[in-house]
Amino acid sequence: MTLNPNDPRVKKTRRGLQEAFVRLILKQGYDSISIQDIASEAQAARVTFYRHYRDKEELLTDCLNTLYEGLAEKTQRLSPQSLLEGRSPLSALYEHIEEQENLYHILFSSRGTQTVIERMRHHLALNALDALRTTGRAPQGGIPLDIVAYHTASAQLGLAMWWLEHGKPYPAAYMARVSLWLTLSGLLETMGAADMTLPPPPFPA
Amino acid sequence: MTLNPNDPRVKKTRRGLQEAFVRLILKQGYDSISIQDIASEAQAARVTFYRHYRDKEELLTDCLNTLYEGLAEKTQRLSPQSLLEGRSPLSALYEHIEEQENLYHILFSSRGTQTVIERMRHHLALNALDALRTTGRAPQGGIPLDIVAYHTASAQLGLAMWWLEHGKPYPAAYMARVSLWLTLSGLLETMGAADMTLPPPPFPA
DNA sequence: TTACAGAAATACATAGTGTATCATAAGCTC
DNA sequence: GAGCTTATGATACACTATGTATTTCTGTAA
Repeated sequence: MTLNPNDPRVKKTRRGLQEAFVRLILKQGYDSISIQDIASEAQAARVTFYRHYRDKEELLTDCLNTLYEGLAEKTQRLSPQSLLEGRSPLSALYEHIEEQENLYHILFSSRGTQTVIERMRHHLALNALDALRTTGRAPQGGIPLDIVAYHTASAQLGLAMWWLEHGKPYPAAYMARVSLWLTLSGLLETMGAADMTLPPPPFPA
Repeated sequence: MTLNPNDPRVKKTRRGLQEAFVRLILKQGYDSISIQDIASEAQAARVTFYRHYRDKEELLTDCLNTLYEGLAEKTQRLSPQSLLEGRSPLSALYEHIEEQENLYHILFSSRGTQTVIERMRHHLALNALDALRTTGRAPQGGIPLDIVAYHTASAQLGLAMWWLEHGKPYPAAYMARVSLWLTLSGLLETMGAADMTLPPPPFPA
């Protein structure tokens, strides 16, 4: 028997399980959580869990997929106007991390399924490739573009992870601009376009 | 009763458990492994496992700590001579990944304890800070040095992870040199020292 | 060789997993 | 609103894994 995802009872149960799961992970860590724990926290029967998810891993994936879709949507909504105002896919990333801080803590911990992080990195790498192409040049020394793209994406994602895990020592908006600037200044050099210069972002008050 | 780590029987048992564990992780993944599985694979009694480790996690940490110490040692052995020959801490990293490929696959998967990855990133960040200081300049726009260091370290570590997880599409030595070059060219720009130029590494035959 | 420390064998209490069955209640259709 | 459908709750059960205790066996070192 397969459940109807549009049934309000199903939606309610799933939402309850997901939210309970996140609460428990933050409280006691992933590994020590049992299915019973999740069901109790969600005030549902243990059997109900198995109607919806095969195991804990599947529930986690469901949570993180939802998270990723939120980010993707936020990124998509960037208008040409907002780009001119200094916003970028990195702004969307940092804002989203602040909005969904709890989930990102989980995602960035060793418990976050690698697939979701991988998707984010890939997404950032594609953005980097775009930026590379707009320079209209080939990289110095024939360095393969995939290397440059993943070098860049790793720097961006890793910096965001570092920022969150170290208690957000700088404002999100500043981080987004610095990350972009560090990236672009490196890329311009890499692409033999050091003649184009960018002003570094001002340090916030 | 606490075990004597120098007793040859203890060493043999621990080595057996660690090696069995690695084999099993590569064969069936981390989560589905039971203590019994490990003990059987190591041809030991299940009770014996509990004499040495509290749980799977502790055994994994033991394996990965050993791995990290191997890397640290390899990095330390870099002589000024080898640095002049174009080797760097990044060369040590890429070589070590090739030598211990199986373990690194585990470490870089979502199962690798974040603490070990964190230590590697921190290690690379310290190296980056060194490089920043040798320029004798302050970063443009007053960008905080910790941001620059972690941006750099993330790029280096993330690129190495990408490389391994994508089937090592380029030689390790080339990756080490490209990673260093991408890093330095970005840093020189960041530090307002774009007048110093570095030749990009030649693409390998 | 003897004394000791670690490993093996066995047993057991406990907890978690995954499934089946049936009763109840929420939501949709007419 | 009556009746049908479908999800949930409650209970039970078989099975697997965990963690510890106890006793016996074996490798190591004085």
